[in-house]
Amino acid sequence: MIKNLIEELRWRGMVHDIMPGTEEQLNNEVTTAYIGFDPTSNSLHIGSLVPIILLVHLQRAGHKPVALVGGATGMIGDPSGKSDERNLLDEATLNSNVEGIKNVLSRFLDFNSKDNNAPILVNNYDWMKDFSFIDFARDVGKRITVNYMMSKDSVKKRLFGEDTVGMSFTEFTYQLIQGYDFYYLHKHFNCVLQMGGSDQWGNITTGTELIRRMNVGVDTKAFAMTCPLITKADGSKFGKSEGGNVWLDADKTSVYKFYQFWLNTSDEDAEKYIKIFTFLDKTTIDKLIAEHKSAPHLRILQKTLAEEVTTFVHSKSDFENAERASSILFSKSFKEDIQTLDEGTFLEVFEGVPQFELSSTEFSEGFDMVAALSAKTNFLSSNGEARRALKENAVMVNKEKVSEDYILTTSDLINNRYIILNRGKKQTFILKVM
RNA sequence: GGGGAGAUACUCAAGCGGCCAACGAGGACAGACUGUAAAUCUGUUGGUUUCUACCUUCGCAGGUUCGAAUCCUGCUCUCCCCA
Repeated sequence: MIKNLIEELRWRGMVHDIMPGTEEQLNNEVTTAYIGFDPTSNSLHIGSLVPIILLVHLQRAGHKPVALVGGATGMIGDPSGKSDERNLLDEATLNSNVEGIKNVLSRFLDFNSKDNNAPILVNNYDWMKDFSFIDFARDVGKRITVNYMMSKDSVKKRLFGEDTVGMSFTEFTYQLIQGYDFYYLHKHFNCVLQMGGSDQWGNITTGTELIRRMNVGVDTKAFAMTCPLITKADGSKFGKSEGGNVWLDADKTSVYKFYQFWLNTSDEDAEKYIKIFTFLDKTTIDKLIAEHKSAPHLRILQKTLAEEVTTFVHSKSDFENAERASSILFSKSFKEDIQTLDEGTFLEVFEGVPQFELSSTEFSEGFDMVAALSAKTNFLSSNGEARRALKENAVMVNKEKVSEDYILTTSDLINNRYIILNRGKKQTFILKVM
Protein backbone atom coordinates (compact mmCIF):
# COMPACT_ATOMS: atom_id res chain seq x y z
CA MET A 1 0.00 0.00 0.00
CA ILE A 2 2.61 2.51 1.08
CA LYS A 3 5.58 2.92 -1.22
CA ASN A 4 8.96 4.07 0.01
CA LEU A 5 8.61 7.73 -0.81
CA ILE A 6 11.99 8.86 0.42
CA GLU A 7 13.82 6.24 -1.58
CA GLU A 8 11.91 7.40 -4.65
CA LEU A 9 12.76 11.03 -3.98
CA ARG A 10 16.38 10.22 -3.26
CA TRP A 11 17.25 8.78 -6.64
CA ARG A 12 15.46 11.71 -8.22
CA GLY A 13 17.76 14.07 -6.35
CA MET A 14 14.87 15.67 -4.53
CA VAL A 15 16.05 15.23 -0.96
CA HIS A 16 18.20 18.01 0.42
CA ASP A 17 17.73 17.83 4.15
CA ILE A 18 15.76 15.33 6.10
CA MET A 19 15.11 14.99 9.79
CA PRO A 20 16.05 11.63 11.32
CA GLY A 21 13.06 9.33 11.63
CA THR A 22 11.17 10.83 8.70
CA GLU A 23 11.73 7.89 6.41
CA GLU A 24 10.66 5.40 9.09
CA GLN A 25 7.53 7.40 9.80
CA LEU A 26 6.57 7.41 6.12
CA ASN A 27 7.19 3.71 5.79
CA ASN A 28 5.28 2.80 8.93
CA GLU A 29 1.93 4.42 8.34
CA VAL A 30 -0.15 6.65 6.11
CA THR A 31 1.24 10.05 6.94
CA THR A 32 -0.20 13.50 6.52
CA ALA A 33 2.31 16.06 5.25
CA TYR A 34 2.04 19.64 4.12
CA ILE A 35 3.69 22.25 1.95
CA GLY A 36 2.95 25.95 2.02
CA PHE A 37 2.47 28.20 -0.99
CA ASP A 38 3.00 31.94 -0.80
CA PRO A 39 0.30 34.10 -2.35
CA THR A 40 2.75 36.65 -3.71
CA SER A 41 1.08 36.44 -7.09
CA ASN A 42 -2.26 35.34 -8.50
CA SER A 43 -0.80 32.28 -10.13
CA LEU A 44 2.12 29.93 -9.68
CA HIS A 45 5.17 29.69 -11.86
CA ILE A 46 7.37 26.71 -12.50
CA GLY A 47 9.36 27.38 -9.34
CA SER A 48 6.33 26.05 -7.48
CA LEU A 49 6.18 22.99 -9.65
CA VAL A 50 8.64 21.13 -7.44
CA PRO A 51 6.55 21.41 -4.27
CA ILE A 52 3.45 20.47 -6.29
CA ILE A 53 5.23 17.42 -7.64
CA LEU A 54 6.34 16.55 -4.11
CA LEU A 55 2.73 16.52 -2.98
CA VAL A 56 1.76 14.34 -5.92
CA HIS A 57 4.57 11.89 -5.15
CA LEU A 58 3.39 11.89 -1.56
CA GLN A 59 -0.12 10.99 -2.59
CA ARG A 60 1.00 8.36 -5.07
CA ALA A 61 3.02 6.75 -2.30
CA GLY A 62 -0.21 6.42 -0.33
CA HIS A 63 0.10 9.38 2.01
CA LYS A 64 -2.14 12.37 2.54
CA PRO A 65 -1.01 15.72 1.14
CA VAL A 66 -2.03 19.06 2.54
CA ALA A 67 -1.55 22.19 0.46
CA LEU A 68 -1.49 25.31 2.56
CA VAL A 69 -2.07 28.69 1.01
CA GLY A 70 -0.49 31.42 3.06
CA GLY A 71 -3.25 34.00 3.29
CA ALA A 72 -1.89 35.03 6.68
CA THR A 73 1.83 34.53 6.19
CA GLY A 74 1.54 36.35 2.87
CA MET A 75 0.63 39.42 4.87
CA ILE A 76 3.93 39.24 6.72
CA GLY A 77 6.57 38.35 4.13
CA ASP A 78 9.06 35.52 4.40
CA PRO A 79 12.63 36.78 4.87
CA SER A 80 14.10 33.44 3.72
CA GLY A 81 16.31 33.91 0.72
CA LYS A 82 15.57 37.62 0.57
CA SER A 83 18.19 40.24 1.13
CA ASP A 84 15.68 43.07 1.30
CA GLU A 85 12.63 43.80 3.35
CA ARG A 86 9.55 42.81 1.41
CA ASN A 87 6.80 45.15 0.41
CA LEU A 88 3.47 44.25 1.86
CA LEU A 89 0.58 43.42 -0.41
CA ASP A 90 -2.80 44.90 0.28
CA GLU A 91 -5.62 42.65 1.40
CA ALA A 92 -7.63 42.73 -1.82
CA THR A 93 -4.65 41.66 -3.90
CA LEU A 94 -3.82 39.00 -1.38
CA ASN A 95 -7.33 37.57 -1.48
CA SER A 96 -7.40 37.35 -5.22
CA ASN A 97 -3.94 35.79 -5.18
CA VAL A 98 -5.10 33.16 -2.72
CA GLU A 99 -8.00 32.31 -5.02
CA GLY A 100 -5.75 32.17 -8.05
CA ILE A 101 -3.34 29.82 -6.36
CA LYS A 102 -6.13 27.57 -5.14
CA ASN A 103 -7.29 27.27 -8.74
CA VAL A 104 -3.88 26.29 -10.00
CA LEU A 105 -3.33 23.76 -7.22
CA SER A 106 -6.71 22.18 -7.95
CA ARG A 107 -5.46 21.21 -11.38
CA PHE A 108 -2.89 18.92 -9.85
CA LEU A 109 -4.56 17.70 -6.71
CA ASP A 110 -8.18 16.61 -6.47
CA PHE A 111 -9.40 18.32 -3.33
CA ASN A 112 -12.92 16.99 -3.85
CA SER A 113 -11.86 13.38 -3.75
CA LYS A 114 -13.44 11.14 -1.12
CA ASP A 115 -10.46 8.82 -0.75
CA ASN A 116 -9.10 8.55 2.74
CA ASN A 117 -5.76 9.92 1.63
CA ALA A 118 -7.41 12.62 -0.47
CA PRO A 119 -5.49 15.90 -0.60
CA ILE A 120 -6.79 18.82 1.35
CA LEU A 121 -6.41 22.54 0.87
CA VAL A 122 -6.19 24.98 3.76
CA ASN A 123 -5.59 28.69 4.20
CA ASN A 124 -3.72 29.76 7.31
CA TYR A 125 -5.66 33.02 7.35
CA ASP A 126 -8.62 30.98 8.60
CA TRP A 127 -6.95 30.22 11.93
CA MET A 128 -4.70 33.25 12.19
CA LYS A 129 -7.31 35.95 11.60
CA ASP A 130 -8.86 35.77 15.05
CA PHE A 131 -5.67 35.06 16.93
CA SER A 132 -4.98 38.17 18.97
CA PHE A 133 -1.49 39.51 19.33
CA ILE A 134 -1.54 39.07 23.08
CA ASP A 135 -2.66 35.45 22.79
CA PHE A 136 -0.05 34.78 20.17
CA ALA A 137 2.67 36.31 22.28
CA ARG A 138 1.63 34.27 25.32
CA ASP A 139 0.87 30.92 23.68
CA VAL A 140 3.42 30.83 20.93
CA GLY A 141 6.03 33.50 21.49
CA LYS A 142 6.78 32.29 24.97
CA ARG A 143 7.82 28.84 23.74
CA ILE A 144 10.61 29.90 21.46
CA THR A 145 13.56 32.01 22.49
CA VAL A 146 14.79 34.92 20.48
CA ASN A 147 18.23 33.31 20.64
CA TYR A 148 16.83 30.32 18.80
CA MET A 149 15.14 32.46 16.19
CA MET A 150 18.27 34.51 15.67
CA SER A 151 20.30 31.43 14.88
CA LYS A 152 18.34 30.84 11.67
CA ASP A 153 20.22 31.61 8.47
CA SER A 154 17.40 33.72 7.09
CA VAL A 155 17.70 35.99 10.12
CA LYS A 156 21.48 35.94 10.47
CA LYS A 157 21.90 36.92 6.86
CA ARG A 158 19.80 40.00 7.39
CA LEU A 159 21.32 40.94 10.72
CA PHE A 160 24.99 40.30 10.11
CA GLY A 161 25.24 39.95 6.34
CA GLU A 162 27.65 41.92 4.20
CA ASP A 163 25.45 44.81 3.24
CA THR A 164 22.83 44.67 5.89
CA VAL A 165 19.58 46.38 5.21
CA GLY A 166 18.14 45.41 8.53
CA MET A 167 15.00 43.47 9.14
CA SER A 168 11.68 44.53 10.53
CA PHE A 169 10.04 42.91 13.52
CA THR A 170 7.33 41.80 11.11
CA GLU A 171 9.63 39.64 9.07
CA PHE A 172 11.42 38.41 12.16
CA THR A 173 8.10 37.04 13.38
CA TYR A 174 7.49 35.13 10.17
CA GLN A 175 9.07 31.88 11.29
CA LEU A 176 6.93 31.80 14.39
CA ILE A 177 3.77 32.17 12.38
CA GLN A 178 4.80 29.49 9.95
CA GLY A 179 5.82 27.37 12.91
CA TYR A 180 2.38 27.83 14.37
CA ASP A 181 0.81 26.70 11.09
CA PHE A 182 2.63 23.41 11.44
CA TYR A 183 1.51 23.14 15.05
CA TYR A 184 -2.08 23.86 14.05
CA LEU A 185 -2.09 21.28 11.26
CA HIS A 186 -0.41 18.82 13.60
CA LYS A 187 -3.11 19.30 16.16
CA HIS A 188 -6.14 19.38 13.88
CA PHE A 189 -5.12 17.15 10.97
CA ASN A 190 -2.47 14.97 12.59
CA CYS A 191 -0.02 16.39 10.11
CA VAL A 192 3.45 15.29 11.18
CA LEU A 193 5.63 16.32 8.26
CA GLN A 194 6.33 19.59 6.56
CA MET A 195 8.17 19.72 3.27
CA GLY A 196 9.43 22.58 1.16
CA GLY A 197 12.40 24.05 -0.65
CA SER A 198 15.73 24.02 1.13
CA ASP A 199 15.35 27.70 1.96
CA GLN A 200 12.45 26.67 4.19
CA TRP A 201 14.49 24.42 6.46
CA GLY A 202 14.83 27.04 9.15
CA ASN A 203 11.15 27.86 9.18
CA ILE A 204 10.16 24.21 9.15
CA THR A 205 12.40 23.29 12.08
CA THR A 206 11.01 26.20 14.08
CA GLY A 207 7.70 24.42 13.53
CA THR A 208 8.90 21.02 14.71
CA GLU A 209 10.52 22.69 17.72
CA LEU A 210 7.34 24.57 18.52
CA ILE A 211 5.26 21.39 18.27
CA ARG A 212 7.52 19.63 20.76
CA ARG A 213 7.51 22.50 23.20
CA MET A 214 3.77 22.88 23.05
CA ASN A 215 3.31 19.19 23.78
CA VAL A 216 5.63 18.83 26.72
CA GLY A 217 5.77 15.36 28.20
CA VAL A 218 4.02 13.74 25.26
CA ASP A 219 5.83 11.67 22.67
CA THR A 220 5.21 13.99 19.77
CA LYS A 221 6.06 13.27 16.20
CA ALA A 222 7.06 16.11 13.92
CA PHE A 223 9.33 15.79 10.92
CA ALA A 224 10.89 17.92 8.24
CA MET A 225 12.16 17.36 4.74
CA THR A 226 13.36 19.80 2.11
CA CYS A 227 14.28 19.45 -1.51
CA PRO A 228 17.11 21.31 -3.23
CA LEU A 229 16.37 24.58 -4.93
CA ILE A 230 16.43 24.19 -8.66
CA THR A 231 19.53 25.65 -10.22
CA LYS A 232 20.89 25.91 -13.71
CA ALA A 233 24.32 24.67 -14.70
CA ASP A 234 25.37 28.10 -15.97
CA GLY A 235 24.40 29.74 -12.71
CA SER A 236 21.56 31.87 -14.06
CA LYS A 237 18.19 31.84 -12.42
CA PHE A 238 15.90 28.94 -13.17
CA GLY A 239 12.44 29.56 -14.55
CA LYS A 240 12.87 32.65 -16.66
CA SER A 241 12.13 32.89 -20.34
CA GLU A 242 12.71 35.98 -22.42
CA GLY A 243 13.09 37.90 -19.22
CA GLY A 244 9.77 36.81 -17.74
CA ASN A 245 8.62 34.08 -15.41
CA VAL A 246 7.28 30.87 -16.84
CA TRP A 247 3.81 30.45 -15.39
CA LEU A 248 1.69 27.36 -14.98
CA ASP A 249 -1.23 29.28 -16.42
CA ALA A 250 -1.77 29.26 -20.19
CA ASP A 251 -3.12 32.82 -19.98
CA LYS A 252 0.21 34.03 -18.65
CA THR A 253 2.64 31.77 -20.46
CA SER A 254 1.27 30.17 -23.60
CA VAL A 255 1.57 26.42 -23.92
CA TYR A 256 3.85 26.96 -26.91
CA LYS A 257 6.24 29.05 -24.85
CA PHE A 258 5.98 26.66 -21.94
CA TYR A 259 6.90 23.76 -24.19
CA GLN A 260 9.72 25.77 -25.72
CA PHE A 261 11.09 26.60 -22.29
CA TRP A 262 11.63 22.95 -21.46
CA LEU A 263 12.84 22.10 -24.92
CA ASN A 264 15.60 24.67 -24.56
CA THR A 265 17.02 23.07 -21.44
CA SER A 266 20.76 22.51 -21.62
CA ASP A 267 22.08 18.93 -21.70
CA GLU A 268 23.52 19.19 -18.26
CA ASP A 269 20.29 20.43 -16.72
CA ALA A 270 18.04 18.12 -18.70
CA GLU A 271 19.48 15.07 -16.99
CA LYS A 272 18.71 16.55 -13.62
CA TYR A 273 15.32 18.01 -14.53
CA ILE A 274 13.88 14.88 -16.07
CA LYS A 275 14.20 13.17 -12.71
CA ILE A 276 12.62 16.01 -10.82
CA PHE A 277 9.93 17.25 -13.15
CA THR A 278 8.62 14.01 -14.62
CA PHE A 279 7.11 10.91 -13.05
CA LEU A 280 8.92 8.52 -15.36
CA ASP A 281 10.46 5.60 -13.51
CA LYS A 282 14.13 5.02 -12.97
CA THR A 283 14.59 2.40 -15.70
CA THR A 284 13.00 4.64 -18.31
CA ILE A 285 15.02 7.65 -17.29
CA ASP A 286 18.31 5.77 -17.18
CA LYS A 287 17.59 4.51 -20.67
CA LEU A 288 16.78 8.00 -21.93
CA ILE A 289 19.96 9.41 -20.46
CA ALA A 290 22.02 6.69 -22.10
CA GLU A 291 20.30 7.29 -25.44
CA HIS A 292 20.84 10.99 -25.16
CA LYS A 293 24.50 10.54 -24.47
CA SER A 294 25.02 8.41 -27.53
CA ALA A 295 23.17 10.88 -29.76
CA PRO A 296 23.02 14.26 -28.06
CA HIS A 297 21.98 16.16 -31.19
CA LEU A 298 18.63 14.36 -31.17
CA ARG A 299 17.88 15.96 -27.81
CA ILE A 300 15.84 13.04 -26.60
CA LEU A 301 16.03 14.22 -23.00
CA GLN A 302 14.80 17.70 -23.77
CA LYS A 303 11.99 16.39 -25.95
CA THR A 304 10.81 13.90 -23.38
CA LEU A 305 11.12 16.42 -20.58
CA ALA A 306 9.11 19.00 -22.53
CA GLU A 307 6.48 16.45 -23.45
CA GLU A 308 6.04 15.10 -19.95
CA VAL A 309 5.94 18.44 -18.18
CA THR A 310 3.68 20.10 -20.75
CA THR A 311 1.28 17.18 -20.56
CA PHE A 312 1.32 17.20 -16.77
CA VAL A 313 0.77 20.93 -16.42
CA HIS A 314 -1.53 21.43 -19.40
CA SER A 315 -2.82 18.46 -21.39
CA LYS A 316 -1.95 15.89 -23.98
CA SER A 317 -3.62 17.84 -26.79
CA ASP A 318 -2.01 21.09 -25.67
CA PHE A 319 1.33 19.36 -25.84
CA GLU A 320 0.60 17.97 -29.29
CA ASN A 321 -0.22 21.40 -30.64
CA ALA A 322 2.84 22.97 -29.12
CA GLU A 323 5.02 20.22 -30.48
CA ARG A 324 3.53 20.52 -33.93
CA ALA A 325 3.92 24.31 -33.93
CA SER A 326 7.53 23.90 -32.84
CA SER A 327 8.38 21.30 -35.42
CA ILE A 328 6.94 23.47 -38.18
CA LEU A 329 8.49 26.72 -36.99
CA PHE A 330 11.91 25.13 -36.68
CA SER A 331 11.62 22.92 -39.73
CA LYS A 332 14.14 23.03 -42.54
CA SER A 333 11.34 22.56 -45.05
CA PHE A 334 9.25 25.24 -43.47
CA LYS A 335 7.57 26.50 -46.66
CA GLU A 336 6.22 23.09 -47.66
CA ASP A 337 5.27 22.04 -44.16
CA ILE A 338 3.27 25.12 -43.48
CA GLN A 339 1.30 24.73 -46.69
CA THR A 340 0.00 21.36 -45.56
CA LEU A 341 -1.97 22.87 -42.72
CA ASP A 342 -5.60 23.73 -43.21
CA GLU A 343 -6.99 26.86 -41.64
CA GLY A 344 -8.39 25.18 -38.54
CA THR A 345 -5.26 23.21 -37.77
CA PHE A 346 -3.13 26.25 -38.41
CA LEU A 347 -5.00 28.28 -35.84
CA GLU A 348 -5.04 25.47 -33.33
CA VAL A 349 -1.36 24.74 -33.68
CA PHE A 350 -0.22 28.34 -33.48
CA GLU A 351 -2.58 29.35 -30.72
CA GLY A 352 0.20 30.31 -28.34
CA VAL A 353 2.17 32.36 -30.84
CA PRO A 354 1.57 36.12 -30.69
CA GLN A 355 -0.73 37.16 -33.52
CA PHE A 356 -1.97 40.34 -35.07
CA GLU A 357 -4.91 40.80 -37.41
CA LEU A 358 -5.17 43.48 -40.01
CA SER A 359 -7.49 44.25 -42.88
CA SER A 360 -6.50 43.49 -46.44
CA THR A 361 -6.90 47.16 -47.37
CA GLU A 362 -4.47 48.13 -44.66
CA PHE A 363 -2.11 45.48 -45.89
CA SER A 364 -2.31 46.36 -49.56
CA GLU A 365 -1.38 49.94 -48.78
CA GLY A 366 2.12 48.62 -48.32
CA PHE A 367 3.55 47.23 -45.14
CA ASP A 368 7.17 47.91 -44.38
CA MET A 369 9.09 45.90 -41.84
CA VAL A 370 9.03 48.47 -39.06
CA ALA A 371 5.25 48.66 -39.33
CA ALA A 372 4.97 44.89 -39.35
CA LEU A 373 7.20 44.40 -36.32
CA SER A 374 6.22 47.29 -34.17
CA ALA A 375 4.49 50.45 -35.36
CA LYS A 376 1.25 48.64 -36.25
CA THR A 377 1.52 45.40 -34.39
CA ASN A 378 3.45 46.02 -31.17
CA PHE A 379 5.22 42.69 -31.47
CA LEU A 380 8.37 44.53 -30.44
CA SER A 381 8.27 47.29 -27.89
CA SER A 382 9.31 50.17 -30.12
CA ASN A 383 10.11 51.12 -33.69
CA GLY A 384 13.65 51.65 -32.57
CA GLU A 385 13.87 48.08 -31.40
CA ALA A 386 12.42 46.89 -34.70
CA ARG A 387 15.07 48.87 -36.60
CA ARG A 388 17.76 47.52 -34.34
CA ALA A 389 16.60 43.97 -34.93
CA LEU A 390 16.62 44.61 -38.67
CA LYS A 391 20.12 46.01 -38.46
CA GLU A 392 21.22 42.97 -36.48
CA ASN A 393 20.10 40.82 -39.39
CA ALA A 394 17.77 39.04 -37.02
CA VAL A 395 14.43 39.44 -38.80
CA MET A 396 12.91 36.79 -41.01
CA VAL A 397 9.75 36.79 -43.10
CA ASN A 398 8.51 33.24 -43.52
CA LYS A 399 11.90 32.10 -42.32
CA GLU A 400 13.90 34.12 -44.83
CA LYS A 401 16.14 36.93 -43.73
CA VAL A 402 15.03 40.38 -44.80
CA SER A 403 16.45 43.87 -44.42
CA GLU A 404 14.88 47.10 -43.34
CA ASP A 405 13.74 48.15 -46.82
CA TYR A 406 11.74 44.99 -47.44
CA ILE A 407 8.06 45.61 -48.16
CA LEU A 408 5.52 42.90 -47.47
CA THR A 409 3.27 42.03 -50.37
CA THR A 410 0.59 39.47 -51.11
CA SER A 411 3.24 37.11 -52.46
CA ASP A 412 4.49 36.70 -48.91
CA LEU A 413 1.13 35.41 -47.73
CA ILE A 414 0.84 31.80 -46.75
CA ASN A 415 -2.56 30.36 -47.58
CA ASN A 416 -3.44 33.87 -48.78
CA ARG A 417 -3.65 34.99 -45.23
CA TYR A 418 -0.66 34.53 -42.96
CA ILE A 419 2.83 35.83 -42.67
CA ILE A 420 5.25 34.35 -40.16
CA LEU A 421 7.68 36.87 -38.73
CA ASN A 422 10.74 35.98 -36.70
CA ARG A 423 13.05 38.04 -34.57
CA GLY A 424 15.90 35.64 -34.10
CA LYS A 425 15.16 31.96 -34.27
CA LYS A 426 13.14 31.84 -31.14
CA GLN A 427 10.75 34.77 -31.26
CA THR A 428 7.88 34.17 -33.64
CA PHE A 429 4.92 36.36 -34.55
CA ILE A 430 2.05 35.78 -36.92
CA LEU A 431 0.48 38.44 -39.08
CA LYS A 432 -3.07 37.62 -40.18
CA VAL A 433 -4.61 39.47 -43.10
CA MET A 434 -8.38 39.33 -42.94
C1' G B 1 18.66 64.27 19.90
C1' G B 2 24.01 65.12 17.73
C1' G B 3 27.42 64.01 13.64
C1' G B 4 28.52 61.78 8.80
C1' A B 5 27.50 59.39 3.95
C1' G B 6 24.29 58.57 0.05
C1' A B 7 19.83 58.34 -3.72
C1' U B 8 22.22 57.74 -11.55
C1' A B 9 19.02 53.53 -16.84
C1' C B 10 16.85 46.00 -15.56
C1' U B 11 20.92 45.39 -11.45
C1' C B 12 25.69 46.95 -9.66
C1' A B 13 28.47 51.20 -10.59
C1' A B 14 31.38 55.68 -12.76
C1' G B 15 30.53 60.82 -13.82
C1' C B 16 30.96 66.11 -10.01
C1' G B 17 29.21 73.00 -15.03
C1' G B 18 29.33 72.22 -21.62
C1' C B 19 32.89 66.81 -25.25
C1' C B 20 26.47 62.96 -21.31
C1' A B 21 21.24 59.24 -23.51
C1' A B 22 25.39 59.32 -19.59
C1' C B 23 32.38 55.09 -18.79
C1' G B 24 32.53 50.08 -17.07
C1' A B 25 30.56 45.28 -15.31
C1' G B 26 26.56 41.90 -14.98
C1' G B 27 22.03 40.60 -17.13
C1' A B 28 19.02 40.53 -21.46
C1' C B 29 18.37 40.26 -26.86
C1' A B 30 20.66 39.25 -31.51
C1' G B 31 24.62 37.44 -35.23
C1' A B 32 28.50 33.53 -36.32
C1' C B 33 29.56 28.35 -34.89
C1' U B 34 26.18 24.19 -33.45
C1' G B 35 21.97 20.23 -31.88
C1' U B 36 16.16 25.43 -30.91
C1' A B 37 22.53 22.59 -26.08
C1' A B 38 27.02 24.36 -23.60
C1' A B 39 31.47 27.08 -24.38
C1' U B 40 33.57 30.87 -27.47
C1' C B 41 33.87 35.29 -30.57
C1' U B 42 30.99 39.72 -32.27
C1' G B 43 27.08 43.36 -32.13
C1' U B 44 22.89 45.84 -29.71
C1' U B 45 20.73 47.50 -25.09
C1' G B 46 15.60 55.43 -23.46
C1' G B 47 11.83 57.37 -27.36
C1' U B 48 10.59 59.60 -32.23
C1' U B 49 13.22 60.09 -36.66
C1' U B 50 13.18 62.53 -43.50
C1' C B 51 19.58 59.06 -39.81
C1' U B 52 19.80 64.22 -38.94
C1' A B 53 18.15 66.41 -35.33
C1' C B 54 14.70 66.66 -31.62
C1' C B 55 12.17 64.85 -27.11
C1' U B 56 12.18 62.41 -22.16
C1' U B 57 15.50 60.43 -18.24
C1' C B 58 20.53 60.82 -13.26
C1' G B 59 15.24 60.64 -5.62
C1' C B 60 11.16 65.06 -5.50
C1' A B 61 10.24 70.47 -5.91
C1' G B 62 12.23 74.99 -6.86
C1' G B 63 16.61 78.32 -8.01
C1' U B 64 21.57 80.14 -10.11
C1' U B 65 23.68 79.99 -15.21
C1' C B 66 23.93 81.23 -22.17
C1' G B 67 24.15 75.98 -20.46
C1' A B 68 23.19 71.33 -14.76
C1' A B 69 23.22 64.33 -13.52
C1' U B 70 27.04 67.84 -11.99
C1' C B 71 26.36 74.37 -8.19
C1' C B 72 22.47 76.51 -4.42
C1' U B 73 17.77 75.98 -1.31
C1' G B 74 13.89 73.10 0.62
C1' C B 75 11.62 68.24 0.92
C1' U B 76 11.36 62.75 0.98
C1' C B 77 13.83 58.27 1.73
C1' U B 78 18.17 54.96 2.97
C1' C B 79 22.61 53.69 5.52
C1' C B 80 26.65 54.53 9.21
C1' C B 81 28.71 56.58 13.90
C1' C B 82 27.71 58.89 18.79
C1' A B 83 23.88 59.66 22.79
